[in-house]
Amino acid sequence: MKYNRSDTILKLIVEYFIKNAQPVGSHTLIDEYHLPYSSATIRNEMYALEKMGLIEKTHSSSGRVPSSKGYRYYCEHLRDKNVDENLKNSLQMVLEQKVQSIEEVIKASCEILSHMTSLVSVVMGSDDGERLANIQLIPISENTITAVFVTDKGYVENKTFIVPNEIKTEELVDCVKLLNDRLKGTYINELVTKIEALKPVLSDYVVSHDIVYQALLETFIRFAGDRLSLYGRDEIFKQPEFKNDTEKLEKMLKLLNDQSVFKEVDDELNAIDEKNVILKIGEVKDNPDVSMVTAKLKIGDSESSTITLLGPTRMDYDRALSALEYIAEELNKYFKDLNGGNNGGDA
Amino acid sequence: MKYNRSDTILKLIVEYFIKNAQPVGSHTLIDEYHLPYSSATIRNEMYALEKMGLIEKTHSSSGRVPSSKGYRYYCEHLRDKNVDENLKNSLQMVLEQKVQSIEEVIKASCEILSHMTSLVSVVMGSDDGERLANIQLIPISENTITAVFVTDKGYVENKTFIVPNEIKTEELVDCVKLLNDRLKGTYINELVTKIEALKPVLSDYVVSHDIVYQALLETFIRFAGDRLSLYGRDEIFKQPEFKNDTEKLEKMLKLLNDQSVFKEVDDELNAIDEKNVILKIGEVKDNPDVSMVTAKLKIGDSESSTITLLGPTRMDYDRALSALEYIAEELNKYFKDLNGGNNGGDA
DNA sequence: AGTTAGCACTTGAAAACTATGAGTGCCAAA
DNA sequence: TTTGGCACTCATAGTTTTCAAGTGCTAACT
Repeated sequence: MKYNRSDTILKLIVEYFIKNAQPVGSHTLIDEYHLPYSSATIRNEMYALEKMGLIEKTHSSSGRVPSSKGYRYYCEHLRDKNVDENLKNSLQMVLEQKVQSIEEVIKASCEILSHMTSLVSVVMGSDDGERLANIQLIPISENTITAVFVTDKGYVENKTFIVPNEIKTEELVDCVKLLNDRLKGTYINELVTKIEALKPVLSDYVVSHDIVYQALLETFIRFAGDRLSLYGRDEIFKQPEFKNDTEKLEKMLKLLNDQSVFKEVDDELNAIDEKNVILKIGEVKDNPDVSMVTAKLKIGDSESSTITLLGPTRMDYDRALSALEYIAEELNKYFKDLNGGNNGGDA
Repeated sequence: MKYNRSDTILKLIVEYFIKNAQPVGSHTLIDEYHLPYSSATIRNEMYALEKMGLIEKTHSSSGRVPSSKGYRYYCEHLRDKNVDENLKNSLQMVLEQKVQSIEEVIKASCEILSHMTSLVSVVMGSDDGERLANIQLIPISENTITAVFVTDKGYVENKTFIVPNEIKTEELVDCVKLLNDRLKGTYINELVTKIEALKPVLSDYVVSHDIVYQALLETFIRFAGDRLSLYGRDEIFKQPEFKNDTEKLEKMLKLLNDQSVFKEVDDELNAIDEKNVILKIGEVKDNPDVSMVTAKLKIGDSESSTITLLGPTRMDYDRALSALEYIAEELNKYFKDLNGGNNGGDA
């Protein structure tokens, strides 16, 4: 594709800076890309680009650096959009494997994604509208019981309790039956209320009803909210901006454990239906050094999962966007196919 | 307790350096602690301590810094061993709570530990001699099934599979029964062999036996080994040695995810029975900047769990050791009491 | 014999200074 | 509209200087 001179120069500035992490001067640009213009001409164009807010100077006589706006313009109009063949091949190899769990497919895909882009991948599964699907109480020794809770999105939470008295197996079976009958299908944010109402009934079924009640209460109060899985965390250490600045590194690492970051983007994605990818450039929680690219992930019935690439503001947006879009699309196709086109509805 | 002059000086050097992260000179020592000796005397003593390998110089005219040997001598002979009252109170508050899961007790304890010492806490549960206790297959939508595996140490692993055909509930019940009958009690490192032998039997019970077989195989091949839980990871960022040096920070962060580090210490603890605490001073995976303190944790039947404090070589060993020993002892007492003194054997 | 005052010497860290070179903006000529 | 030329700017790297905090050693002191 052919761009006008101004766009060409912006494209090259962005690409040079992404590659070298160094402000770009008029002369450097000509040397590097053998442009058929004089440095003065480039300087005039740069001046114009700066006035438009697409590039900036770090100090009065420095070369130029792309601004957030510049990066965004680059992503929307100038990037090449080619998907790495290695990425395609690697992903296909993963997806061709016969029977696999969702967890393994996601893990393998993210590892490819991180490796190919040198960015951290984060998958978030939200608990929006999530319901309890099953409760199991499993005796694992004479006086320990592991409780397992499964939601309708396949999320599993477990706690192990030490119970002073020996509990009879039959009693346990009754208890599990009761809990499943009464609690299956309950929205997880309503669990605490539901279990409180169940308190009197419990005592009819279970001798040590008080312990069971307390245990369930504790579990439901702290039932995990949104879930994050990180992959390729160590890629951060490869980025020069974090390698030389512990402050920035610390901020970045703390972002990776902050559920709200991903939750917010997820909400944004759900609000605007036609949008499949969201770009945050130097505006992640007021952190000017970090950018992220997020795509929707449709696994089974669950609509609000996301997959995100996170890295320095000077990330390779072309690579990141192309790779992410490709993988998200392929995964969504893969999970849809496995579902046999049968969408179980949202009931 | 009264120490001889040489020991007193070593003790003060260690404590000053731990507090200030600055090499200690003869003059500083006198100023800080109002010692009744001249600087020349101190210098003579320091010279002797250096010859014994307990302290070192960073360059020919610098003050002294404790060596690994010096820290070890300090830990074994000179430290005060007083346990912070706040720590005691906080822990008691946690343990007094009525019904709690093991996970919550450990989490709360480690958070106290980390907060009080400014170090990272790591709890490892080893899979030594671990057996499968229970398998559940839970349908969560028309064509997804979540498999839940519980071991006799209360460890839970889960995978969600998308199955193309609708599976009948009764078939699933049969399958779960078969799997539990045949696999319960199997050592987890023998699961793969066991499931291979089970292949022909499966086809008699389940229509889609191939899928079930593949799914189980995949799960058992990657059945998680040792388990790590981290608490207070952000405490690292407070330590000046890591705050100013990204190299060291990176190495440290990578150690935190390296199971083998904790596995090795666990083996060491199990080899020598009378030892309850192991000190690694600047010798964690050849990393001179990191030290760790590890104690045995006895939860239920499981003997080989450990709790570790990890931080810079210049950590406050007195605080760390006192806190760790106290918490480990209290937790072991707590779990033993809850068990009613009834040790369920190793069957 | 152990302790101390005194002194010459060493060194890293910080401050002050000095290039250097990659960059800009602007103007006048092509 | 483009370009060569030029004066000016500023961060970075390198050098030098200064300084404070140390040491080791020796001779005198208790």
